[in-house]
Amino acid sequence: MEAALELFGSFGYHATSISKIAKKAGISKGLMYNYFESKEDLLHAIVIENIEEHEAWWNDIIKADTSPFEKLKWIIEKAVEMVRKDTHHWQLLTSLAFQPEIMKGLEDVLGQKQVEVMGQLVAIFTELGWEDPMKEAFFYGAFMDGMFLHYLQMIDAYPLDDMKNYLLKRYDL
Amino acid sequence: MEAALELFGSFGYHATSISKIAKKAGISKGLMYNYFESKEDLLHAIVIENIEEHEAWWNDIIKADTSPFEKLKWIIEKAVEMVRKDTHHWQLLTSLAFQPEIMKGLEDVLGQKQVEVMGQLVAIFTELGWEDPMKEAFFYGAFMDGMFLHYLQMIDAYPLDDMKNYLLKRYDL
Amino acid sequence: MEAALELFGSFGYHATSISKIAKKAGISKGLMYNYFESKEDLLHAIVIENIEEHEAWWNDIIKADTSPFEKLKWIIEKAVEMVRKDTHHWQLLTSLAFQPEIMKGLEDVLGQKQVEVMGQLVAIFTELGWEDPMKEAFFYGAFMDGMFLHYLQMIDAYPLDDMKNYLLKRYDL
Amino acid sequence: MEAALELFGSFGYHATSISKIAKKAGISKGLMYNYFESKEDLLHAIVIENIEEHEAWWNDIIKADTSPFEKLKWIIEKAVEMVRKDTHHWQLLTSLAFQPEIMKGLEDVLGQKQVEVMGQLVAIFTELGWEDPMKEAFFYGAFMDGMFLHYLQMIDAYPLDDMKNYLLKRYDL
DNA sequence: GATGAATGAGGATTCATTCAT
DNA sequence: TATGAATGAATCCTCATTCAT
Repeated sequence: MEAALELFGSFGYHATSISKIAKKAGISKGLMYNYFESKEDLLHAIVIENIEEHEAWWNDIIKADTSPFEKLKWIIEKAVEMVRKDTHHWQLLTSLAFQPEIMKGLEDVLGQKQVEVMGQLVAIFTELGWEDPMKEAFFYGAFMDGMFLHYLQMIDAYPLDDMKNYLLKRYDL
Repeated sequence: MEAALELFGSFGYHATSISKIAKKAGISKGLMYNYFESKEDLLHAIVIENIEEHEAWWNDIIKADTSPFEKLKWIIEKAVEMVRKDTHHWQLLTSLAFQPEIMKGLEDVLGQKQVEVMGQLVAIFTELGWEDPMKEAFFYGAFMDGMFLHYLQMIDAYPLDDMKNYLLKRYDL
Repeated sequence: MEAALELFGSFGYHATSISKIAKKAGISKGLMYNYFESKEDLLHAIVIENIEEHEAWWNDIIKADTSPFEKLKWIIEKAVEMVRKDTHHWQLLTSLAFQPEIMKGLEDVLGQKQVEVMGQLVAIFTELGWEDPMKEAFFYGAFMDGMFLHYLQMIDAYPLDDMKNYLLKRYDL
Repeated sequence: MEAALELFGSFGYHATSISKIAKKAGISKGLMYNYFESKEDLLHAIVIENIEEHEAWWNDIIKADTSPFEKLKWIIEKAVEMVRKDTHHWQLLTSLAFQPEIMKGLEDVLGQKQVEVMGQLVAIFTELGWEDPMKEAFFYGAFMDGMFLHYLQMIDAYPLDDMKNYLLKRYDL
């Protein structure tokens, strides 16, 4: 899964062959099929694992007994930390964004997760006193993903911390 | 090129075969090779054509004899109009963002263009009196691309005009 | 189709690879897929072609304006002639007899054909005055197929004409 | 062997994998190789076991101290009983009839057995006073195998007892 | 005796590309 | 300019078989 994620992220799902994954993982081609039913199944496993990982810290924050200010700050810091760590995963998800056929079977999970997160963001912005919390949530999401998109393409050339600080300042954090 | 763009955008470069493109375009597979050296060449032609198209209106605006306020407003309006029209093109570019091998040979053109645009944006924000115009250009870029990314995934469900208005308000336009 | 029939008949459907078929046919592996959607599709095409060929002469006889004696004699002579000529086809059908998954999609056609033929045989035996024409049709079918089965396994060592004559004598032909 | 016979009979030798056999037998894939050298060896063991089983009752009958009438009746009754019981075995043998490579190494045993049985049948028909006992043996064999072939394909829809009675009547049994 | 992880050859299928017409 | 038959490399996947435990 590690090898596959790296290759999927760097070259895309379709451009990565099972052969290359196996070689990188140091196993035989056939062995992959002892653990995953298909290439698609491997992809799904990777995506799900990562979703769960993110869900974990997200829920920790949401359920934490702190102010919405604290929560939002925490979320932003953590998200930036994560994108720095899970580079390949974000690249993979982005390049897959417009290929629903490949994600078939995950759409439901992903969609539901998205709705959930959005709701929790709206709740936070409501608590923070924003006039139109829904719109602010959309703004937050757009900026966050755009920032990540650019970071993933430029990496060290991107002023990620500056951008993060912009957000923190916006919310007086 | 039209047929290819639509398919590349909807299903991705690798998942789209020359056969399907030819069928959609109503020509034979062989004929494509009279006009394009390869599948990759076709992709490059599509990308370049679109870049030039965008360069055209962008330059028109930049060179126009108006205030930076007017220019920025114009750029934002036009960009939003374009993403609405050229859906497939943006989808294609996004899904290709992390597949450098396919874009080999275009990287230079794209990179140079990006630098140019960035410089012109910085100039505008400087004229507008922003304290850190570079940072603002990055912010603008991140929000714009993030907004487009979400719009392309949700289309009608996305409050694109609200987001656009957010930007306009930010710059007092 | 010719090459495939010969190999399918001699070695069985599963033991015959597309590679071997292509080599025998003197074409590339890929070309087969210009004409048939899959290996299974190729098999079906072969089976259907043969069914239609047999249906042709069978219907000619059934509709002919002759006595039931003449018809039955004709059928027996023709069937024996056919098994001698279409050796591989009969081998193929026999080896596939117990693998319904492979024949999926043909079962209906084959089943219906079988019912039809059976009905026409019963009609003939009725006209010939047999007490239990249904039972006689079953007898006829069993003997015919058993005879063919043995012929296909022993070929020249099998007294096919003797067996045919046995049948002709049974019906006073 | 039991599990393998069932699967081989139902789906064919090639379409049945060692994995499926092991799962059905409730053992590991590896364990099979402690008892059989290969998949082919397993098949051979199954076929040989069954041949020996049939040889047993066949020899009992042949050596029995009764009239040829009694013997033939006994043989017919027993054979019909066997096909009803050993459905999978007959299906397997039939589907393998035209795949000599798989049966390599068994051809001799099977061929010899066939010659032996044929000789004993001829002896019986000679004793029964048939003019051409050889031809009658071929007739008997063809009808018997054809009848079984049809029975195995139609099972309950086939009038097996009627067909058996036909034979019994033919020999005044 | 028993397991199942691991292998790798081989199979069906796809597809960019070529080329005779 | 246009076709589409033909190719063959590459892809995903299966499976008999081995072997350390």
